[in-house]
Amino acid sequence: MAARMTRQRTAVVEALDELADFRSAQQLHETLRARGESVGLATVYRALQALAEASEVDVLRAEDGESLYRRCARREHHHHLVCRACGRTVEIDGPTVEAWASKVAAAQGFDDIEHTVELWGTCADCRASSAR
Amino acid sequence: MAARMTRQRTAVVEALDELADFRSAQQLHETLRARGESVGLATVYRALQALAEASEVDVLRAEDGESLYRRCARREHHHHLVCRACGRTVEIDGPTVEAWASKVAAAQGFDDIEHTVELWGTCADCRASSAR
DNA sequence: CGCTTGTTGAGAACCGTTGTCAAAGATCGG
DNA sequence: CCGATCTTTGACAACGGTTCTCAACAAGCG
Ligand SMILES: [Mn+2]
Ligand SMILES: [Mn+2]
Ligand SMILES: [Zn+2]
Ligand SMILES: [Zn+2]
Repeated sequence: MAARMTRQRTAVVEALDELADFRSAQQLHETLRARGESVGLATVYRALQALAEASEVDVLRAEDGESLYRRCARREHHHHLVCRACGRTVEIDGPTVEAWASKVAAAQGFDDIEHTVELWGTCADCRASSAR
Repeated sequence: MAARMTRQRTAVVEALDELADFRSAQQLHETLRARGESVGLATVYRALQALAEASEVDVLRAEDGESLYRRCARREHHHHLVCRACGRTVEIDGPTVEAWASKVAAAQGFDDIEHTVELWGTCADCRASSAR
């Protein structure tokens, strides 16, 4: 039952630590391969799964359904502003929305309230390089 | 170029009108087949796509990535409070969040801003029948 | 070291969704 | 009505991200 420390798991965590953006499992797999730290794709998926389970990484769904992973600086509840084009991410604090969400849900008689709040856009850099 | 009125499209819209919960394309396809109003699965997908494109239906991603569709009463932009036990859905207006979202994203230099805001909870009925 | 048992990875399987393309049918001018 | 036009349909194949399979491999332990 004990989780074993392997070269592969270490590599995945280290790669995530160096990346600032949300990345897909496949992108991460390619990144690892590119730096010679080759890890099987299935293993990358399993490592990310485990990390997400342990709340060590945040997961969100791209518009096309692909899962994107990121090791955020903040461990507490927060949200994200993500660039659709390059994945650049800004962690967002939303006290306004937090209050709004629980208030609205309670007003409808709902309990155990959870919310999904994600912002998508095109970052300044990507806008500049595409507008040409 | 003109959109043609067909038996299939009518059937999909009518089925959606009678359903109160978010449903997947496959569920809808099965529902249609069950009532003898048989429509090809690809056609159901295309009809839902077109309806979503025209903002006639709302689309929601389930936890497992499957797309769920619903013909909401309100045609304008809004959000949802969904009971995770029974699927009961309440349409939510969020002027507070709308303002917050665009403000936050703009402050970070992002463009073409979109947002995902969904609330999940347990409705009063479901809480009553499970609390004991 | 040897053993035990969790881990790996190449490839197959899975599954929701989209593409293909010949047949069907909606629309319309005549 | 009729036929020409051109969109739509649907069975099936293809696609793409993710999960499964299972024999080979390697942590961790005494
Ligand atoms: Mn929040
Ligand atoms: Mn909104
Ligand atoms: Zn960008
Ligand atoms: Zn309920």
